[in-house]
Formats: sequence, C-alpha cells, structure tokens
Amino acid sequence: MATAENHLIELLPRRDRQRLLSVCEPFELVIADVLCERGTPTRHVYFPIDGFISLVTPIENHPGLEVGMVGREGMLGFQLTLGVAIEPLRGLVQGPGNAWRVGAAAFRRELAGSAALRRVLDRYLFVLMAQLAASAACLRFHLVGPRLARWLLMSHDRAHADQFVVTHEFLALMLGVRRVGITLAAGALQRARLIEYRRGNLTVLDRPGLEAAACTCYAVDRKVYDEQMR
Amino acid sequence: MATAENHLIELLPRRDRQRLLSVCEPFELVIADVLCERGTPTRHVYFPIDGFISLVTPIENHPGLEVGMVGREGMLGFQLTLGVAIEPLRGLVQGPGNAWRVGAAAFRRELAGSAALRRVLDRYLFVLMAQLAASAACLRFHLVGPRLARWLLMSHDRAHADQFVVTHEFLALMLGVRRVGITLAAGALQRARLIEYRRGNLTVLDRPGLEAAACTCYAVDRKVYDEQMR
DNA sequence: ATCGGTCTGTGCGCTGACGCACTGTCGCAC
DNA sequence: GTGCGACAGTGCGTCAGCGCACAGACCGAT
Repeated sequence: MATAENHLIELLPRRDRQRLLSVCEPFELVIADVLCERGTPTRHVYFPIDGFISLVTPIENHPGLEVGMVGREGMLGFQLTLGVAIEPLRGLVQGPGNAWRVGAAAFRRELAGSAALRRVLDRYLFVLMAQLAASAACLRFHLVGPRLARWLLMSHDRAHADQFVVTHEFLALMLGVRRVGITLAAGALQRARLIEYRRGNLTVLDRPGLEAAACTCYAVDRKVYDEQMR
Repeated sequence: MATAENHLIELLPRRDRQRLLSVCEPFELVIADVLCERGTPTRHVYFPIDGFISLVTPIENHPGLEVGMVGREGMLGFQLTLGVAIEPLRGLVQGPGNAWRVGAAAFRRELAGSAALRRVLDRYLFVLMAQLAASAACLRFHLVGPRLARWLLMSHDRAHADQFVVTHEFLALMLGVRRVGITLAAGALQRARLIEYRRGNLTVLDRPGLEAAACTCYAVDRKVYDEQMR
C-alpha cells in the first residue's frame, strides 16, 4: 500500500497529504458492494488505491446505468467539495481492492483547512463534469460494440490487471443494453482476439486493438484528465 | 430589468450582490449566437435574466447535442468556480433576452472575495452535475415524444412566454434525432392540442398536458434544483 | 454421478429510429 | 404577382437493439 497510492492524494503538498492521511482509514473494496445510494446522506468519502467503483444512475424500471467510473485517479464523495452531503449517484464496487476512507465530517474539516486539497478536487470535479457530458453523447450515438470496448479499457486502466471478473449480465446493466447485445459484441471482440472470457472471467489480450475498437470517448476522457490533473 | 433578475444573484446577501453587480454589464442575448465554444478560454460568464442558453456538446459528425439549459435560474461559465478557465461545452443562445455579463478576471476576484457567492455557485454546480447524469440516462432510454415534451417544458420555464421561436430542424439538433422524428412527435403533441406551431413559431397550449406527456426527468430536475437552491 | 444454479449462445418477430428523397406550404423580397 | 428560400409533411427500405424463449455449457455441492 506504500507505493500504490491514490493520484489525487499524491498531488497534494506533503503537509496537506499527511494531514489528510491522518484522518483516513484503510478500507477494503468488496466487489458488488454498494458504498452509497442516490439521495441518501453522505457518510464517507473514498479514495481508491487498487479497486474501482462505478457511478450508477437509477432510472425507472432499469436497475441502473453507469455514467462514470472512479479508480485510483479519482474519489467517491466529491459532492462534499460543493458543500452538499447528499449522494447524487449510486456507488457500486466494480473491482475489488483497497481504498482510503474518511468520515464526512472529518473530510469537511480537511477541506476547510487545506486550500491545496480544495484546488485538486475542484479540478477533478471539472474533469468529472466533462466526462458526464461526453458520456451523455456517447450513450446517445455510439453502438454497443465500441461502447463495450471503451468500458473494458476504462476498467483495464483501473484494475491494474489484464484479467477481471465480470459477466455479460453485469455489463449489460452498466451499458444499459440487453445481455444478448453484450454476448454479440463481446463475441466479436473475442473472435478478433482482442479479449478472451470464460464464465465471468475476462482477459484483455490486445490493448491497442481494443483502443482501435473503442469509440473516441475513451481518448477524449483521458485527454481531459491529463490536461487538468497533470 | 429591475424586478426580473437572475436567481443565483438574488440568493446573495445584499452586500455581495451589489459588489457582483458593480462589475456586471448588461448584455443582449441574441438568438443563435454562440457565446462560447468547447475547449476555448473562458472570457466571460453570463447570468441570464430573460433569455436562455443551451449547453451543447459537439460529437463527431453530429453538429451538437444538448446536455443542459441555462436560464434565469443559472449561469454560464461555472467552470471558473472550479478554477478552470476552459469552456467545457458550447453555449448557444436559444431564447433571446438580457443577461448580466462579467469578465473572467473580474469574476474570479469576486469569487475570491465572496464566500456567499462561492456557496451559491457550488450548490448550482451540484445541481448541474445531477442534471447531467440524469440527462445521460434520459438520452439512453427515453423516446423522442416524451423527450420533446420535456424540452418544451424546460424552454417554457425559461422563456417566460407561451410562445417561442424554434424550428423542427433545430429541435432535431438539440435532441439528437432526425428532423422527421420531431415532425412526427410534434405532430402528435399538436393533434393532442398540447401545442401549436406555424413555421418556426411554437405555442404552448396545455402545460399540464405537456407535463403528463414528458418523461419523468423533467420533474426530477426541478426537484433537485428546488431542494438545493431554495 | 447427479443435480441445480449460473453463465453463455441462438433464434424469431417487433419496433423506434435512421437515411434519403420528394412534395407541399408558407412568407418575404423583388 | 412571381419566385425563391425556409419550413413542414410523407413514403420507403434498412438497421440496431428489444423482448422473449429456449438450448447448451460449465461448475460446485450434495
């Protein structure tokens, strides 16, 4: 846990970082756990180190649609930065691993005491907003295949492993399509030797190939992040 | 211009409001003007009074897709609140009217000097993010008809008039569908006596009827705004 | 070794929206 | 009043994705 850290925390000057870490506790991200539910009070914020979290918006009869992803590059609970202690989205653990966790009250104290923390999180908020807007357009115009490839790349980035656990059923949920749609799209990626899967175990074989298969939104997202957070 | 004001400005304590207004200049919102383009430096922020502005995300070969709307209840240029002076979206004047305009540098000085301003805009940012996330799901799942009804309601709220100027072609652009799709959906609304239009002039006849025809996103958006900004 | 549950693959009819092309209509300008 | 340009309506073939249903494959538990 010493070398692998959260990028937002790493961006802080030493003093601010140590102060923040002093109120953090280690927390295990367990796959499929729901860390927060839309509309409920914010109890904790999370800075993932290994695992990653899907930001999911519930909608009518659908059980959820992913509109963002949080891994080592981000945080869950950004709304506290805006002085709001209500969860705007569901936070669903998607990749297992570790995170730093802070209570909402302690985190607000840190925010008040560290201009650097505030600056970093403000930038991150901007990135998130840009990604939300891009996601909206992606959901509207892009086909299942490229969207799936993009999702796999985003997970690959955050999982820090070529293999991760995910079923067609679950992917269908995240992308807001039928399971069969995933079966078809994933089958095509597999036939092209870009990925391989067996009963919920997915392996990335050809990352450059996936990047070529993904919609442009993947590259756009990364560009915005790099520009703002470098 | 004395009675009809911008809601965000109205939420400020008198002193902060007067300070802000002292650096504002009146600005005429001319229909179809592009106030800012994604990726360019932020030169001004706008607080609409009468008119309203569409937040549009460019995407590949499509000329644009609306992901948000800014009228008297909001502002254009929120990214300055996050310390970022790059436009995240295109700002397109959709309804003519008046606004307060402030230069970016002056606005940043105001932000630094007014905690109240900062608090109000933080809340507004939260609302915007919630709306972006909801829009994403709306774009994915909802049919043209209800989305059109929602759009008309949002415009109606911000236009402060039952009649406004908008062609099928333009609506198709905003909703990301074909013109023909709008012709069909708008024809249905007209036959149901909810609206009436003639060559680019659209009149709202039955607002409650439109509310019933719109997708739930309209009501959700309003609820979030009221909860946070009341 | 069998069973049951989970995961993946296939088939079929349907539909909302797409792309394209053409027609009709209205209103302003000359 | 004629003509042009902008706006709206209609038709037709195509397609991605949907809903539903069922069949096969794999795996662990009893």
